[in-house]
Amino acid sequence: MGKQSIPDVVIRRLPIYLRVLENLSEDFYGNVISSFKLGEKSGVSPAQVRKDLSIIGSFGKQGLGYEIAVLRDELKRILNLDKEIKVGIIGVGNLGHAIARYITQKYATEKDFHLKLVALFDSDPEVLGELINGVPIDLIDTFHAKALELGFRMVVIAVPAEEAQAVMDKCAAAGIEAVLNFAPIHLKAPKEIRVHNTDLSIDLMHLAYYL
Amino acid sequence: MGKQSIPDVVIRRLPIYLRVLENLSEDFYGNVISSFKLGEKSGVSPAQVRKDLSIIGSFGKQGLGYEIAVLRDELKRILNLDKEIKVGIIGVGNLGHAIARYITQKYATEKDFHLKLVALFDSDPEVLGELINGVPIDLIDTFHAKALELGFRMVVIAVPAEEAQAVMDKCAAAGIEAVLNFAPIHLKAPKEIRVHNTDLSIDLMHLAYYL
DNA sequence: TAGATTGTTAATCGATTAACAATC
DNA sequence: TAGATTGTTAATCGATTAACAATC
Repeated sequence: MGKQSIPDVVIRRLPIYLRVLENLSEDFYGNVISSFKLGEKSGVSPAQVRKDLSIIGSFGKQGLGYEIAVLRDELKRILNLDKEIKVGIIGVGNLGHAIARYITQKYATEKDFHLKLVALFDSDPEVLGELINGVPIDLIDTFHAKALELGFRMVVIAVPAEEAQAVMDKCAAAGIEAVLNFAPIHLKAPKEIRVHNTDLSIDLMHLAYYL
Repeated sequence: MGKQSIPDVVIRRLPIYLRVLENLSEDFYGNVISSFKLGEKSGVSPAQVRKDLSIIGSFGKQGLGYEIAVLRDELKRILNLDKEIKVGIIGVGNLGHAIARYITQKYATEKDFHLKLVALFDSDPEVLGELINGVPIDLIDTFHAKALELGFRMVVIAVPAEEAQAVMDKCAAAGIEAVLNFAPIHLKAPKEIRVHNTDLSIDLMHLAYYL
């Protein structure tokens, strides 16, 4: 039950399994999928799939596999995706813009996508009030008030490296619980906040090694 | 010397160390940095830093730390970033656009950023010839020829999931060696190609668990 | 010299894989 | 029933951490 009972490496694979299940055509043979098939479509070994699913406690059927609908609902429940999740984005440059459009488009077109963009923030007064797919850009100064008002607990940081720590501090003060950081810097955060990082430059440099 | 002598988990941290070193102000005390300081700024333990750096064979100085300039050059050399790396992007939607601008801007403003965007591809004839920061969009049909002509070996895939496998197959046929895949699907690729995946939805769903 | 910090070895910890009894 | 596939345990593999002698 406690968060620490499921290792993070396992949690990280659950959305991948979920993605595969949601992309399965409705008329998938028998509405059941084996660890072999699920693993193949996920890029994970069958043993790994079974181990992961046994850790979260789902039940497959010996000789058959996992019921797709059951497994999908179970994965959603564990990942908190059975309810709507509100998200704010801080920083509306190239990347912030693209992320904003990505999330709103997905929300509009996929009925099972439960992440909803509810707020955008930038430090530039020039863009204040501008709409991205219907969501207005607010000044970063209003962040704390807006976070409480709208009730979002997840934030995407897409500001330049120099501003990122100050933004993270605002998030901490406003009680944000989860942050996806695109700024190319390691951010200090109170341990109550879960921070994941993603950095295009680092991904590219990492790949460059294999050329 | 062989690629397999350095574990991938270590390789993945090297760009992070490099990023820290490049952000260090010129007048950093004594031009030397300890594993403690480097670890703190990288989000990695000092022991891990020393282990990683000893694996790649860099030499620090006991009692002092690592010479910043020496370590930086060494990291660049190992990551192949001592020479220019040409990159192509396939798929110029929201995300592809943002990535294209990100790479070209960084290339233009940071003298030490050696990744150069040389080609853009899309399947939509409407956008053919359009320029993004000076780089023209080509039709995907010309991919093979352009890859050979321009000589890029690294590709970013930013097309919809449905088209991604076909695009990967084209990459394989054209001798591409490294792929950063943003499409939300697991791609099959010959083992000669190194594929890394990054998926915004999956990152967000992963984080949602911690709400 | 005294203090600091590396490089490395050994210990610990955790994740993946293999194997197979249980059972649908 | 026979064939298939799960769930789980044990074995293996790999990564991180701790500790400290070497030495700048």
